[in-house]
Amino acid sequence: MKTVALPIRICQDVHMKLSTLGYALLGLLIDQPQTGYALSQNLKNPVSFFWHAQHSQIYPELCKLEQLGLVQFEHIEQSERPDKKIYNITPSGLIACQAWLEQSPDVPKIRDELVLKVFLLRFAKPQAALSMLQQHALAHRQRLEFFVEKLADLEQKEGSAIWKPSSKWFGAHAALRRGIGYQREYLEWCEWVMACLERGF
Amino acid sequence: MKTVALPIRICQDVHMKLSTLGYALLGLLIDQPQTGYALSQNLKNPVSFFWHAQHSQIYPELCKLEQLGLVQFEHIEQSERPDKKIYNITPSGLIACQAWLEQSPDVPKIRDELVLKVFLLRFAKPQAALSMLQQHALAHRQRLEFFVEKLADLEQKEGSAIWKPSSKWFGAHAALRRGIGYQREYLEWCEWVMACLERGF
DNA sequence: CCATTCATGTAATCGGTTACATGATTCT
DNA sequence: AGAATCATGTAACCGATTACATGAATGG
Repeated sequence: MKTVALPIRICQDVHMKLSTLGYALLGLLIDQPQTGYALSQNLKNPVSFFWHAQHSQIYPELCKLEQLGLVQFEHIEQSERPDKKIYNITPSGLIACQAWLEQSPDVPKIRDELVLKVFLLRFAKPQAALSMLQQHALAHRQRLEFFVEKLADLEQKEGSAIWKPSSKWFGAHAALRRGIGYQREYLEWCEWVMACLERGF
Repeated sequence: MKTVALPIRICQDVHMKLSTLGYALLGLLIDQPQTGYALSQNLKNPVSFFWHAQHSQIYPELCKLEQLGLVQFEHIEQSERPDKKIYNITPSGLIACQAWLEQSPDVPKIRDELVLKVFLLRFAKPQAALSMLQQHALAHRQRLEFFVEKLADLEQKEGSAIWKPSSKWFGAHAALRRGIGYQREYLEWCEWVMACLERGF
C-alpha cells in the first residue's frame, strides 16, 4: 500500500477542532483585523476576565490558523517601529468561528486550590487558616470592586447600548456581570467559612 | 567521563515547591494511609468538586513524594488481587502540607469558554445562541441539583457535626456549599443572558 | 539612565489528558 | 460472553507558562 503526500490542506471543514485560543483569536479578528501584538494586548490581564494568553502562545497559533486558511496576513514594513503582520479573518475562518460559537461547550471542571485547602482545613491551625482566608477574601473583594468600576465606566460611556445583544458592548457587559456575580458569590462563601471558624471548634 | 550516583535526598525543607496535586495527595494521606488506586478514586468525578486527577498523574507524583521523603509505602503482596503499595505520610510530609495549607493561594484566573462565547455572541445567529445557552444552563442545573442532594445526604448522615471546622465532614460540607453557590450564580447569569436575547436585538 | 511601548519570534518546562499495557476476580 | 473492580505503571501529546532573544523610540 502506498501513501500519497498531500498538499497543504486549506481546510474549509466546519467540524475540525481548533484549540479554544484559536477560536478566541478568530473571534477577535472578526471585530477588527489586527496584529498578533494587538491580540496579545486584548488577551492580557485585566481586559480579559474570561480568557487570557501570552504572546508566546499567540504567535504560533496564528501561524497554524494561517496554514489552515482561516486567517491571512498582510506584511507591513515600518521604519520607526518593527515590521508587523496585520491578520484578517477569511470567509472559512468566519464559518468555523460561527460553528464553534453555536456549540455548547463542556461545563468546565472546577479546579480551585482554595477550596481544596478548605476541604483540608481541620489539619491547619485555626488562627493561621483564618488569616489565610482573610487574605484570600481581600483579593476577591479587590477584583469585585475592579469589575464593578469597569461596569460603571461602560454603562456611563455606552449607555443603554450595552443591553442589546447585537451591540458591540453587550459581550463586555455580560462578561463583567459574570465576573461580578462570581466574585461576589466567592466572597460570601469565604465569609461563611470564616464565620464558621470564628464560631469555633 | 564518570557520573557519581547521588544518594536520594531526603527533603525536609518546608519552603520547597510541590505541585498542588502533590499537596492534595499529602492531605488525603493525613486522613488515612491508602494506595494510589484509592487516592485516584478519591480524586475522581464526581466525588471531588474542587480537585481531580487521573491515576496516570497520581502514580508518578507519589514516586516523587516518596523520593522527597514526604511519604513512605509498605508493599503488600496479595494472592487474589494485584500486589499493592500502601502509602503513609511522614512527619516532614505533614509539616510540608500544613505549611502549604496556611499560605493563601493566588486567586485563579478564570478561563471559561462559555463566557468567551457570550463575549462574541453578536457574531452568532440569535436562535442558535439561545439554544446553545439553554443546553449549557441545563448542565449547570443538573450539577446544582447533584450538589444539593449530596449536601442533604451529608446533613442527614452526619447532623450538626458538619458545622464544626474541626470535624471530619466540615471540609466536604464547605466544598459542597461552594459548588452550590457557584452553580446557582452561574445559572442565574445564563438566564440573564437568555432573557437579554429574548428581549431582542 | 532605566523602564515602557511596539513587534516578533523560539525553547524549556510543567501540569494534565488520553491512550497503551497487563492480568486475575467477580458480577450481570 | 462481556463489563466492572482492583492495582500499577508508561508514552504521546497538548495547552499554557516562563524565560531567552532582538532592537529602535519614547517618556520619566
